[in-house]
Amino acid sequence: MTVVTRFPPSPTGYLHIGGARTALFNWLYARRFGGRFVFRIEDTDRERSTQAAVDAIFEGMAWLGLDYDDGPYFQTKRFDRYYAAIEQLLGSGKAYHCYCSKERLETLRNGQMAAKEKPRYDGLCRERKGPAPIGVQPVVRFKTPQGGDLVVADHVHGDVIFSNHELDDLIIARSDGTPTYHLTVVVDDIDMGITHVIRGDDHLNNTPRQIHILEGLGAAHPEYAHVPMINGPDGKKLSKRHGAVSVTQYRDEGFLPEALLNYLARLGWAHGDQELFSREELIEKFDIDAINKSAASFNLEKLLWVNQQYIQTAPGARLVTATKPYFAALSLDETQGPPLNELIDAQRTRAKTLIEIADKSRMFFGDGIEFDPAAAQKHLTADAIPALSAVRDELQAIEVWRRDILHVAIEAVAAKLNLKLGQIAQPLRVAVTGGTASPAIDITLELLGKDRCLKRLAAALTRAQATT
RNA sequence: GCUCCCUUCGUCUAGUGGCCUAGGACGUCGCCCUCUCACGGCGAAAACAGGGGUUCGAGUCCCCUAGGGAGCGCCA
Repeated sequence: MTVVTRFPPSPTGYLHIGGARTALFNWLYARRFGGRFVFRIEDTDRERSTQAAVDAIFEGMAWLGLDYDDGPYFQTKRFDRYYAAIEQLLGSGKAYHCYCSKERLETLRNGQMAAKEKPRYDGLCRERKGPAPIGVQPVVRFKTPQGGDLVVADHVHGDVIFSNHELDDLIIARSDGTPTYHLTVVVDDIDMGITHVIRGDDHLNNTPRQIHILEGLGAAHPEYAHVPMINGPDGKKLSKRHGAVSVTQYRDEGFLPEALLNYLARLGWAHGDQELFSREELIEKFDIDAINKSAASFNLEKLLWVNQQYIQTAPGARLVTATKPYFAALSLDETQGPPLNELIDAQRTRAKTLIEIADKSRMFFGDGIEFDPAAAQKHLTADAIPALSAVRDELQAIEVWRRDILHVAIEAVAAKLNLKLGQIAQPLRVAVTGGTASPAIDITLELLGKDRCLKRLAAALTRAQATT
């Protein structure tokens, strides 16, 4: 049997972290078994669905590289199918028209709540005989079996038993005839040949009703895996107050999609002690039977670490392409600085995000220099003048501007002045970068280029002299 | 309120009755490396929600309690 999974977001907002993980799990499972991954947009709620949200979801999926084999389907384009299913259910006596007014339903509910009972439809119209009331547009309700239990065999939770009498006759078509959620999912899953429904466990309670409809339609039901929710860092439901919840926001903040995916995969799922997985490894090792039952809290610190790991190990070319936009965003013109691949290579061990790579590289661009006051006060002093000018003289004479040669030259100056390397390197670093933190000094000099180094050294010396 | 689900270090998790004096990772702290910042290496503190059972033996099985979550819409 070919595995067919799906991701059916409703376009009422951006693609968020939780949705992305469910999509990932479905995608992985389909990929693992060489099956199909179906993408479907559940846009039957015309009030809340927007084109902007549809676009945002596509954008997020594309950025994450979660490609689909089938779709995108839009439920709003499948109404004929839903009408047919409703007719089928009505025709076979598995559904009925209900003429109860919203007011009656409201009072019914209130009464039940007051009596500390579970609010549910009492089935008044289920047994209704005689002619239909005039002037009332009925809804269609599904006839839920009244006795017995229904067992959901879930890959994550095991067998979950529901008593049918806890369930009521739910509405599958509104009074304007349009289908409701439970009907549309079921019909779509049947039509699209879905074999595995992997979704958030907030749907676990909905599953028995959907299975009943599925059976009412004469279809076999898929397998289920209800995955736990992702909470905010405080263990509460993830929301905007926790910071970034939309996937594209992580892109904007300098995360690599493969890192986000890796992090998300490890929320609610593990493969022994392994933390880092390539996309291929994820596909090979992911299993719905290994998904955890309990909700996980989103932890930015760990995501940052995972991102850092990916930044450290990404192929050079990949990292350059991924980082370019962030340089541009800081108005750092790559033609006015060192070769990007070398610069990025020098910075990759000291950044947790792509933004940091660009941000920490500002000093490699442009001719001017700004000295950090504290750094200058500490290192660009009268005492540093002999070392700085000695280095300047040494550097001036260098023809081949290369890190190994520069390294030797600086060591030679240190030896000559009887100073430790640090006593030369640190003032020099402040002189050419303006600050106290940068890649190794020889690499920094090489990337900066001779011309820029000499100019900045001159500026630094001027400043040092001014303190005397 | 009713029904269902969940509960191992601060966080993500390993763990499927003896291999657990509970392992790994992030974070934290300390040490080492070191020209700065990082990377890296080594080490430390840190958890089986509580109570009853079952068993020779329970983090692992059962029950109860507590806490958390979800569902109960002419939303999805």
